[in-house]
Amino acid sequence: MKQQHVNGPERFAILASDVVLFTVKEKKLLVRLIDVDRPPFYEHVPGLPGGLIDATETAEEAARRHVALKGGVVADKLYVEQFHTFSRVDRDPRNRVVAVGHLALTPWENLSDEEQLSGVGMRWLPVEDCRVLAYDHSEMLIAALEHLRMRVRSTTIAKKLIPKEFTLTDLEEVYESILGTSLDKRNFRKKILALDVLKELPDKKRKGKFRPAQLYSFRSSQIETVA
Amino acid sequence: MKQQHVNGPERFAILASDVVLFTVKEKKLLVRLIDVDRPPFYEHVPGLPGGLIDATETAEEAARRHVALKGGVVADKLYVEQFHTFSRVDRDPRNRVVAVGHLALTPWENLSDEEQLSGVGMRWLPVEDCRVLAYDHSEMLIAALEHLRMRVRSTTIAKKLIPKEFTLTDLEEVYESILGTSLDKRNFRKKILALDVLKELPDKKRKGKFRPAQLYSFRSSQIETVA
DNA sequence: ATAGTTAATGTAACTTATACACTATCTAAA
DNA sequence: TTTAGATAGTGTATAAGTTACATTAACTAT
Repeated sequence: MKQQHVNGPERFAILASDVVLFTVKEKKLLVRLIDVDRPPFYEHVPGLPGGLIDATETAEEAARRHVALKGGVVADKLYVEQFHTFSRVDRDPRNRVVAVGHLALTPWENLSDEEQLSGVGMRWLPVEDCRVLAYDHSEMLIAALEHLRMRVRSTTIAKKLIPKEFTLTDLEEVYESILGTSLDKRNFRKKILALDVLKELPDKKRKGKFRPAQLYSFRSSQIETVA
Repeated sequence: MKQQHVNGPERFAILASDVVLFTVKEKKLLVRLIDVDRPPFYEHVPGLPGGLIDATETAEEAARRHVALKGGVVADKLYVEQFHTFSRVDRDPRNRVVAVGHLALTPWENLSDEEQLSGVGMRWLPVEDCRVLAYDHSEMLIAALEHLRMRVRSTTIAKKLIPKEFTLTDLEEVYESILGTSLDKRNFRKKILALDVLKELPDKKRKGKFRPAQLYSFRSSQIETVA
C-alpha cells in the first residue's frame, strides 16, 4: 500500500535529520539503531533514528528531538554535529526527502540504565556487527564513522566519548575503538600529555584488584584542533 | 510587501542549494557574487548564487543549475562539493529555507570571456574585498573559505583551480592565494614533487621575456589525500 | 656583452614520529 | 610474609619530516 506524500505535491525537496549516535563500551564502538518497519519495503530492518525537520527548529534541534523520541536517548547529554547531507533522489522510496546526517557522541557512563538497555525497537550494536540498514543508512553509517575517525585524528573530539574522570588507559581505549587499531601505550601517553589538554587529578582509580591508575580530566569541554 | 510562502503552510523545512564559487586570478582568490534584490529587506545587496532544490534533483544538481542560471557560469566545468548545511530558523526572513552550502572551484583560464566578465547582476570579487552579504551568506563564505583551506592543506584539491598545464610557480601561487600566506619556494617544490602527483611535461612556458619555466600536469584528476 | 628578471636547486638544524622492554604497584592467596 | 598475577608507568635511539636560508642558471632586450 503506497503511502501519501507528507508534504503535498512535492514540487520541492523536504528535509529530515538522521543521527548516527556512537558510544564506546568495553573497547567496542557501539551505534544506536532502531527498528524500521515500513511494509512493503522493509520489515523490522534496523535503521538510524531520525525524522522530519519542522519549520520551527534547526537541523540539529530536529536531530536531538528524534534521537530522544525514536532512539530513546535523552538529547541534552549528547554532543551533536552534522557531517553530510544526503540527497539522492531515490534514497527514500516513498517520498523525496533529503537528510542532514548528524554525528552524535556520548560516554557510555553518562547513559541511564534505560538508555543503556537494548529495549523494544531500539538497541546498541557494535559497529562491526552492523549488517545492512534501511534506506541509505548503511552509507550514512560508513560516512559518519569515516568523519569520526578524521575528527579523532585531528581534534580532541574523543573527550565527548569519555566521562569527566578517566585514566590514560581508558582514553587510549577510546581512540583504539574508534580507529580500529591498537596504539603504542608509551607513544600515546607522550603525545596526549604533550598536547597539554589534560589535568592530573588528585585521585586514582582502582580497576579490578591491581595497581590503581592516575585519574585525569580534560581542562576544557571545547574540542581543540591538534593537527 | 510580504511575499507568499513557496511551499504552502510550511509545516516542514524546505531546501535550497547555495554555491560559493571560487577561482584564482593574478594571485587573488575571487568569489562569484550576484545581486540580490528583495525589498524591503535588501536592495542590491551582493549574495551567493543559489535556489530551491526540486524533487527530481540532488543538492549538487541544484547547485550546478543555480550557479549556471543565476551565476552565469556553465556548471559542467565546475568541481562541486558540499561543505555544510545551514538551518538557522531565521536565516531567510521570508520563508523557512534550509540551505546546503556548496564549494565550487574552477581554473580562471577555463572560463569563457562572458564568464570572466563581471556583468549585470553578477561579478567576480576578491574574497578580501567582500563586505556584508545578503541573508547568512557572509557566514557561508567564511565557512566555505575555511573548508577550502582545510582541504588544500590535506588534499590535492588545488588541482581544481589550475589549468591542465602549469608551472610550479603557478601552483605555488594558487596555494598562497587560498591560504593567504607566502610559501618558501624551495620547500614548496620539494614537498609537492615528493607527493609524486605531478608529471613533468616536455614543454616549457614563457612568462614575459625571461627564463622559461618547466610545465607540469597532475597525473590524475582525482583529489588525493596527502596528510 | 651586460643588465634585468624569473627559474631552479641543496643542506644543516630542528621537530616530530616510531619502535621497542622493563620496573613499579597493588591484591589475593598460599 | 612471600609470591603470583595483573595492570600502571616510564625512556631512549632511530627515522622521518619540517623549516630556514642564498646562490647559480637561463632567457630577453638593449
